[in-house]
Amino acid sequence: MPELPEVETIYLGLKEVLVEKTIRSVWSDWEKSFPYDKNFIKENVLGQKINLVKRRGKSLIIELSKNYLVIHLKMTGQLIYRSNGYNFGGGHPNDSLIGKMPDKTTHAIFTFNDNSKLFFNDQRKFGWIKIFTPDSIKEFKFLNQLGLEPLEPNFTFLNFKKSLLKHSKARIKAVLLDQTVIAGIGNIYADESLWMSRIHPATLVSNIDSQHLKMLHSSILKILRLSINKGGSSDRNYVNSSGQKGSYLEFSNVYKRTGLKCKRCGTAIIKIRVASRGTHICPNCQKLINKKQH
DNA sequence: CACTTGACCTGTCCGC
DNA sequence: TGCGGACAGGTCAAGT
Repeated sequence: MPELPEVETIYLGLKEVLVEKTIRSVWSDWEKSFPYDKNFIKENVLGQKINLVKRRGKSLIIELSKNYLVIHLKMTGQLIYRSNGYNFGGGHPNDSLIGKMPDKTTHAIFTFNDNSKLFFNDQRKFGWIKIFTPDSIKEFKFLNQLGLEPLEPNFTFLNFKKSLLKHSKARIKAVLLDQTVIAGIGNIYADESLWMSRIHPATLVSNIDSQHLKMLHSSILKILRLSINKGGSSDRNYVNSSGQKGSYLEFSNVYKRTGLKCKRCGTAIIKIRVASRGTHICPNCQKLINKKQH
């Protein structure tokens, strides 16, 4: 769902509209989405200006004049921005998926000094927006433990290999999904990059030769960049900060293509379970290598 | 240590 | 038509 390309797309949209705005009021109806405590919010959020918007892995970080907001959309979270003058509650002709804002999945609303609004929607209520001070954010374990950032210059093949080999006894798909190894890959892009590099997702890391590791590294980059160019994947309800869907899934090779032909060899794509996740593979292109251990 | 399961939630789909 | 259950998949905590 929102994985790196989707969060990157939201980030690119939000940074254009949020920076320099001041938070005038907030509303929430679900404590786990955004804290209720009025005094706490008044002291730590209201009246603060947005200095910077950043992305780290699948998280968004909003730097306020004093504090920080860290946002995780989990599976069904949305962040939708509406400028002043938008017909709140009345829908919008350019929306490809959502219309009325707020809708029944809206659990937090930020109103800015110019009357524009940011809506945090989350059908399944797994996502969250947390407030940190400059001190407390340094102790936020989740952020601290995130691994390599695929779009940063230090995502080199050598660093990639080094990080993976720390988990050489684990299955490659589980390692790709481990945010402390590489930050930002979820179920869609794990399946897609393993197909592109012809690696079976259940292969133990130690059984992948250097050539395939190299292909995996470049496949991850290619696929993440392609998806960002397509505005991400709208599997269920992902939309960008303007409420529009992404089109990557029109170009996907295995994800959600069970029963369809592999674009390389024509074999039917199958869905299996690896690392207790639904996993899509081409059974012909992605053969499980099972080296004898001795 | 790797790995699984359950929890957090709601909407959709499938079989009866 | 509706009802129960499986499933969707990001992360954490607890158990094997």
